[in-house]
Amino acid sequence: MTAQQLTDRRWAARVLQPEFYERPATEVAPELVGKLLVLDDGPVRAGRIVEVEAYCGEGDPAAHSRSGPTARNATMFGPAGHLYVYLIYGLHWCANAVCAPAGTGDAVLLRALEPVGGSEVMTARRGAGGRSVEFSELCSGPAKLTQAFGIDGSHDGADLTTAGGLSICDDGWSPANLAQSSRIGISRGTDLLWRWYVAGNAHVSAP
DNA sequence: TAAAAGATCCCCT
DNA sequence: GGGGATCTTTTAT
Repeated sequence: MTAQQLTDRRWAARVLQPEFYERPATEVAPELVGKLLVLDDGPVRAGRIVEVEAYCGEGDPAAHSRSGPTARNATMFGPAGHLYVYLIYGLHWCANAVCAPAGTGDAVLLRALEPVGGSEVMTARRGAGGRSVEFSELCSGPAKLTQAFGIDGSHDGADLTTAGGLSICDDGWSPANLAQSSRIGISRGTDLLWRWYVAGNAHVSAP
């Protein structure tokens, strides 16, 4: 997918549909690696998903949904194919794709992207405050990618399955070397290998 | 009612 | 390698 193809909106015909998301997060997560996150809201911004983690409803000790629906995690228990956005540590936003049938509480955390289009805008957003940011650091973490894209609480609940605004599409690319590990930054459920990433990719947050 | 932890990032030593 | 920023949710008195 080239920059020209992005502005031509050629990706719009390949937006992932609700059926893709209506499965357990552990099934959806590895398949989301390699897909494109697109924000068509002015200058198109796009990034290839290179790192994700699955969080699986009330049986997962590390999931926000582990104790049932609350005001914060309501979107997680809503229909699949929507975006769950939450504030972590009081200052960073994290974005997840909601999976499985409504009421389940499954979601896939987007942990890292490889910028494909709109990197100038990303650099400006990530560098707000006067610091310079390397290309490989633009989206190399869950809160970095939301800052680069300008995703915040106002995007909680956004529909990912229609073109325009935020969506995820399949441009046919798939990783040659998909790797798996335990999830990062959690203290419970560390035995579960529910993180998937492209081994060797410079934008992944950890090897 | 209070305290601590949390799916993080950045700057300092 | 360690701590601070900053606030919501959860768990403990």
